[in-house]
Amino acid sequence: MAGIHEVARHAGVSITTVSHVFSGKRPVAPETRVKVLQAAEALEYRPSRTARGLATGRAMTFGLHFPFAGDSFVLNPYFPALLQGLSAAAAESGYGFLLIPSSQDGDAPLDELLRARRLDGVIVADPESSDPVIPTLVGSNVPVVTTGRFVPDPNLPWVDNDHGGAIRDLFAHLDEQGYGRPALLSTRGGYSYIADTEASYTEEAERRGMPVTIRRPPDLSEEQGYRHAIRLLDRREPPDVIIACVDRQAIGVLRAADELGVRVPEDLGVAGEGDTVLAVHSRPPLTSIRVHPGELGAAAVESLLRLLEGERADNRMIPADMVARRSTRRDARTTPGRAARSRRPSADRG
Amino acid sequence: MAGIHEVARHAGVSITTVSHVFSGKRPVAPETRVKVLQAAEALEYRPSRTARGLATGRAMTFGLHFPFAGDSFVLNPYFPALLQGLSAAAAESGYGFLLIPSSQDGDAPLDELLRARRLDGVIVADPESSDPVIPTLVGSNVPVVTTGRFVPDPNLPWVDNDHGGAIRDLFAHLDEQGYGRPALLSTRGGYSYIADTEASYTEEAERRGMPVTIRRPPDLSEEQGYRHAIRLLDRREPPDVIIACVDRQAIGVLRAADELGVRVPEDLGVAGEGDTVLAVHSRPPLTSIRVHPGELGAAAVESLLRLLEGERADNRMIPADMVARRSTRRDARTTPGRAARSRRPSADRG
DNA sequence: TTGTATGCGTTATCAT
DNA sequence: ATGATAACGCATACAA
Repeated sequence: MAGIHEVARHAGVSITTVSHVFSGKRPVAPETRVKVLQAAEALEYRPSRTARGLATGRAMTFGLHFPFAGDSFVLNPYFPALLQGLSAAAAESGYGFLLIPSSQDGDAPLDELLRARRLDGVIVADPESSDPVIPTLVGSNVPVVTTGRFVPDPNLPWVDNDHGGAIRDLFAHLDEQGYGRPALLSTRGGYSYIADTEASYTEEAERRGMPVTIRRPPDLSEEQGYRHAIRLLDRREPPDVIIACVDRQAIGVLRAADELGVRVPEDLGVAGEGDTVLAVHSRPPLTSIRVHPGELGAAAVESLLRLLEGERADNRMIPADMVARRSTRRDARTTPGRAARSRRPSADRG
Repeated sequence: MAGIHEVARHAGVSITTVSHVFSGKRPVAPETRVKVLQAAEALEYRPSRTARGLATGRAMTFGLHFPFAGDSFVLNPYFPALLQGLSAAAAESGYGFLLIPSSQDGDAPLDELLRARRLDGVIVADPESSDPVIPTLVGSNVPVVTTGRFVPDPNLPWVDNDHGGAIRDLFAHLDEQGYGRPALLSTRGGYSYIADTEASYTEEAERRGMPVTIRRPPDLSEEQGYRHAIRLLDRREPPDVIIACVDRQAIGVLRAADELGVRVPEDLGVAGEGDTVLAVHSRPPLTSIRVHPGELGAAAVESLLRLLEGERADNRMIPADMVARRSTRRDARTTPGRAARSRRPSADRG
């Protein structure tokens, strides 16, 4: 592997200049810059992360905390995708990472990592309100960014999926399709995405003068979706749409409708969240909200890097897309009614 | 953070000696050794991994490849646990890691990581026979260890769960409970654990003069378990036990039995694999095979480290335990019939 | 069995 | 806008 010295020699400049071309920490004359870049390209130069770490006193490692405890990770493709996105973004900026075990296994591993300064920062994925890892982290002064907001402390730096916006798009679509009595299936637990979805649902329904019906099963399983759908459809004035917080739940709703002889989408619209394979392959295909875990991961890393530089993090919302499929399409249009909102992330400093 | 110099001064030795106490790369007199250790303890010394990496030319990073592509990761708690185990073991030996995206996303990220020498070694979790990542890896001369064997190349270093042993224990138990017609539900695809389970099942059944019945649904879903169980139980001579390769599949079998009015465990024994929450909470509780993904991860890291030292890896089998629960217990014993085999890993050099 | 001295590839400090 | 040089914390060849 070529080092900074060879690049410097090749470009006819000092190693200092080469260093600054790659770190961007001080201005370099445009011509010098291209000379260096060309030399680096020719020599296939890559800055060494260990050397950089040694010089800067950084471990070049992030901690990642996932909600392993429940079955949420296990049964939602969102998390592997997020993990993948985080890893890719970390790799790109020269970092590696380590997983922080959920604290039910004891805090020992985390404490040790913290004391040994093995972690430059930590990303916590979709923290539950009661997660004890966050206080530990904050107490030790490690930079922390969460994906999804930490409800008990809104001041923690975060990046998030714009569920609220997607729900608004969904309501516009449902309205257009002539639905008027939407019910929401969410769950318990203090996840911000649940709170956002409920808030946005309530606001949209009220704004349109529709009844507000929220059911909160203990978990997001298909089974619970099935059970609650059965009950909802058995009421005197049943909903004409059931929105689930997760595709898996929505699949349960479809099964319930099928068993009761309720036609989808004619008698009942069904929408999920996540836009997983489940949505694509269900019968009928499921209207769902597509989130972008990869982008979210990249945003989280970016935010964390900013924190490491001593700058203030800017919280970002990653747009989510409503994907209308047959399960809410009473008309026979073939063009998917994708949301036309800008995909440009909105900024929200704080 | 205290450095090697301070420890050396504190212990009255040279930094060389301190270094060797921690690396174990050359003998140190016992008394010297304890002096150093005490000093290190007092100063809360931790060797710096970046410094070590810089000096040795290592990236101090492992690559991890998981079968994200299918839904296997998504729907099996085994993988998060394995990931956690791998991370913990890596952390302990001073390493961090990076995820290697499945190659359907293009090989670009992996190639770049390889060229930049960002990875000291790679662990591939349960590779399918057709996984193109392995050839890429082997071609680039990175040390590789797989969890579960890579069927096309048995010479790749591996660590594995001893499914075969657990199946033998299961048969002993089933025999004891008077079952005589066990069927196996596995799946397609070239996973070594499927091959092992099928081989061990066939061997045990034949040895006991029992009929051999294997069904291979396209995937390991509950739905497939349900469907195939319905068909199996509808035959003229239905099995009196159905063994599934995954708890989730077994849950489908239970549902089928319930619908058909087949009593479990009286008319039909049901066994799963994984010993997940599904097994514990199903009705009746499910006999299952408990594997130890944490230990497996630790073994994989250990093996990879050995490879990095230039030694030859020794492939290891991690024992798996058969946990007998109500779903195969015709008697009313309350003591769990846990396998009494030694938990000591067996070695198999090669 | 132990110590001395050099090097690993960067960043940062202080000059120019 | 650019350079010379000293850390950074450890491993190791070589010496004793």
